[in-house]
Amino acid sequence: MVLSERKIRILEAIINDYVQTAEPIGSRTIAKRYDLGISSATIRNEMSDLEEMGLIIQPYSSSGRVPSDKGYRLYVDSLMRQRELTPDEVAYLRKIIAANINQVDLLMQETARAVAILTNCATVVSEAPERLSRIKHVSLIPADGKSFLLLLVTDTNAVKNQIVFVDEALAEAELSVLSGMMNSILKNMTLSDLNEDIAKAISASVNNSRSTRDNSAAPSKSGFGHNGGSLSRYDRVIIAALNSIAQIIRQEDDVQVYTSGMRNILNFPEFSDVNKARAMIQALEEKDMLITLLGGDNSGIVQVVIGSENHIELLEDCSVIKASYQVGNRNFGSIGVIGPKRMNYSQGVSVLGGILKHINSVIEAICGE
Amino acid sequence: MVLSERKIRILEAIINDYVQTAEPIGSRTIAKRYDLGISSATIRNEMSDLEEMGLIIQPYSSSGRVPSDKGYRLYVDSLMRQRELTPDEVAYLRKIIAANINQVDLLMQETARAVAILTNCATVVSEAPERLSRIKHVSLIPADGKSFLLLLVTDTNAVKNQIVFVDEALAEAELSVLSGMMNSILKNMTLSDLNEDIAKAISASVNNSRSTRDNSAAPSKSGFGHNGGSLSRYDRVIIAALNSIAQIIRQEDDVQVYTSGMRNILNFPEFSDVNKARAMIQALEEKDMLITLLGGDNSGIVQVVIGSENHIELLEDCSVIKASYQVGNRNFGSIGVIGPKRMNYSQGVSVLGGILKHINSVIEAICGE
DNA sequence: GTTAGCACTCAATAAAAGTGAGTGCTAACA
DNA sequence: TGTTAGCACTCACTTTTATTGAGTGCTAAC
Repeated sequence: MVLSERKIRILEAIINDYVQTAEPIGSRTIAKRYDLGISSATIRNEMSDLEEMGLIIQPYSSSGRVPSDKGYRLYVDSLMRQRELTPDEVAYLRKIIAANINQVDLLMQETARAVAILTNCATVVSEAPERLSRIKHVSLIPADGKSFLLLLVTDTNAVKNQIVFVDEALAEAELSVLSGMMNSILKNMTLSDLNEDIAKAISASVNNSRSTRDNSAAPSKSGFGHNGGSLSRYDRVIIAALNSIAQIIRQEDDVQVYTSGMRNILNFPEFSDVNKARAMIQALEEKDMLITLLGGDNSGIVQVVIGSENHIELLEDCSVIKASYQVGNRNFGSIGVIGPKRMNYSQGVSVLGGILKHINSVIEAICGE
Repeated sequence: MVLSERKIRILEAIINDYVQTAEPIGSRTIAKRYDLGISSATIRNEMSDLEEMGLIIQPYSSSGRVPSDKGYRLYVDSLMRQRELTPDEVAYLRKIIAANINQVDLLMQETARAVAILTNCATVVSEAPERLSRIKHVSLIPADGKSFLLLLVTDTNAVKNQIVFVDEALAEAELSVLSGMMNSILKNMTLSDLNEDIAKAISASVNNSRSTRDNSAAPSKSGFGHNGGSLSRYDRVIIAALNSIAQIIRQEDDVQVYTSGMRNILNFPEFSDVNKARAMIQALEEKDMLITLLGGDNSGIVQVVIGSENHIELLEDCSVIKASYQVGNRNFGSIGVIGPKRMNYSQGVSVLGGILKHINSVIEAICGE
């Protein structure tokens, strides 16, 4: 059966109205509300065809029609008009971005919050798992007692810290020197390369380079030169630090996920059933699920996932609009807008597209890439 | 009217049953379920008295009774039995704490999650606003272009970072020296003392101390000694850095708040009305509100706030059990269990008390205080 | 002071009736 | 052949009415 222009118009009308009212749309409503120049009876015939094609669904006999997943898909792929952001929206987004320009984490959280407000949906942001890609800086900072604080800064300016316990107390000066050594060696390394073999190799290389670096690093500080057993001591510290770094990597849970606008979900009548609402809230609280949801193909464009296209049962009645904060070929994280299948796709796509456009320029400015 | 032993027993029975069933409790139910040795008619008379005293309420004429806020208060303050944690609960909590021993942030988040699971309520943790109390370490780390990363470590090992933009590019060695200078001066300072006047004083003191420190700090590093215009350049960097630190303080929003177990809320029949549920979710998403909620008297003991005792309208039907992660007289943050007024206070108090006991020892171990 | 008995209240549930938006089908029309 | 008016039918939703039952307050007797 051929999808005539008229059928498309009718499908569009159904989706438009359904997005607004959440009620099944009947032929008479369309005849009245849209000036298609045909009677309700004709529309009825066309609707019958659209249903046969699987684009709309009748929830029960003699009810109006509701778009099917396939119908939404057709709409999103071919029918949906590109919506421009309103000046208000642009101004609002720019304000949020400008206010959080120096902190990527906060930037992502706050933009997600802004998107939730603009779209009236829930939003989720996740840091990309590959976020800790290169070591920019390592610091060992004295803590009280037999421990120090390991600081790890990545090239995206993400900061991770961990307490490392050692056998003996270390003086600040000692740690300072060790910091310098580790810093120059680990700099620009890819964290995921730091497997055990390489850790050993580094430890060895540190030992070798010690003699050549000794004279340049704080030669006159106390407690360093005259400590005979210091060699293996430092080795132990270095190994402990490297282990901690490795541990940070292994902690894949380390990917932070932030959620905003959950309350919006409860405004949609499709979630006025508490069980539905609970399923949704539960899904939004499960980190792993959200990471799966936001993952997948991250080609940097805005994607729409409709209904059961995402393979998460709890979210089969939801659609997701997602995109990744991408600069060059680096993935900083992902953002997703989650709402009922009836959500305003056009607005969601344009808001997400708009925010990425602005944010990309901001991230580029920060990282100078 | 005197609150006889028998009245207390009846009140207790009502609260017990109501906590379990969420249904108003009638005299006949109590007579049957509790062996008080009196008939339902007598219980009815006593209940009438209890209502007169404001301890219980009749939702509508001829319905059973429900505890009032005052009734809960009496129960919590005087009647409630101290419940010991079960071995399972202790083991579970210990596991969570042990797994997150090195990161205070994560520790708080994960224990909150654990508490949510154990109590079937929502939980909230907030870092204490006074968390950034003393500077332990400041680092200026090179970033790309005309910017550097300001790293701030506090004595609780919290790490804050911010990009600072400056006029000219700075070499790593220069920043390293500046780091050292700032480090020794700012060390142990209270951030809240860092108002503008003091910032200026510090800047001056840095300028003064430059000449006396020159010989001890990396004397042979390149690009430092022979740079004639360096004085005011560094001053500008220092001022920028101090401004950034001040900015971090001003950002009171910087207090992170994490929420867990929202889904549990929807299991309570009192929230099966979507409007109630929405109010709750909304409250749980509003950072400021949660901070207010967890704030107040933080004397380190477990506190119970019943119904409208918290002055947040959205949460007037909820109770909160809260406590702060306190070590010595330092406040690391707060944790709160939020549920319906009908929540299991006894369990909540014991779980929170238990977790604080274990966590306190852990935090003490980390900070050596 | 305690209790059995009784009339009364009122939410909650169930059954019945009515409403209305919507359909499919048929026959007439351009 | 496509379009339309007309009509009978469907079915969720709303309203109405009746029924049930847990619970109360009051009174009189123990």
